[in-house]
Amino acid sequence: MSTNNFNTQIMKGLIEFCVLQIISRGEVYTTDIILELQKSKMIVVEGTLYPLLNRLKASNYVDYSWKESKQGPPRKYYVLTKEGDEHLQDLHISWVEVDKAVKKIINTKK
Amino acid sequence: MSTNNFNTQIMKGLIEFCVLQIISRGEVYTTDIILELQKSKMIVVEGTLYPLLNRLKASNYVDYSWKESKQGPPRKYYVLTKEGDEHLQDLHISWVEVDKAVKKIINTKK
DNA sequence: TTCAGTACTTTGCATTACATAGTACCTTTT
DNA sequence: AAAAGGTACTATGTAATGCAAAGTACTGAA
Repeated sequence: MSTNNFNTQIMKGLIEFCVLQIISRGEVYTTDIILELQKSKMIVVEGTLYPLLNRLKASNYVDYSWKESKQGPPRKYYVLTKEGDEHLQDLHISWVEVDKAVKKIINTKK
Repeated sequence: MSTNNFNTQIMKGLIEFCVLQIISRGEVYTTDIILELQKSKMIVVEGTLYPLLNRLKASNYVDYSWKESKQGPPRKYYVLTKEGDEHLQDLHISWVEVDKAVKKIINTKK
């Protein structure tokens, strides 16, 4: 679907922003994040999120600690690092700018 | 730069939407589009736009006609097709949804 | 004729969302 | 205790696309 394709494309990078935002609220593990994104109708699957979290960890934007689970294997609970927080603030500014840019183009009349 | 990277990523797909929007206002050629995008601080270069326009043409979303130029070689002037217009409306709806989703995530408190 | 400017094309690379398959650990069931 | 099922994470491959860079082609001026 064309709409689907647009969503796929527009999500690129944006997912990173949203994930960092969610982690900034407090310790979460992958499934928490997916559920939280779904609340906002952003469909993200494991195959996307796990590699993303690994990239964020490699970039030093997040850190994690293993925690026991009552059901199933232990989980990686993620928190934002100081660098991650700074990065998130940069992303927020960028998002606002992009949002403004798009609105300007939409609202320009013929 | 991280901001730059975000912009690069966030632009994906969104550029298509903005370009179609600009073409919908009336006949333009590539340089017109680039200048128009720059007005909204969306930096897009030829290496991005020419292939994109070719894809849009292949998808039957735009059509073009050659026109003489007073300075330099002839130009391809683009117009939206009926299908392109329908596609643009779909993209617009998708954009509004994504915009809402992101705002919801941003505004959710800890 | 040569050179500079403009317009478009082509090729290749990097990034990343996603599908898919696989590994590992835990609890429950038999 | 062994098997089965569920959960969490990892690894691999593909497709899409923004962009850089090099190339082609046309026009007009020096």
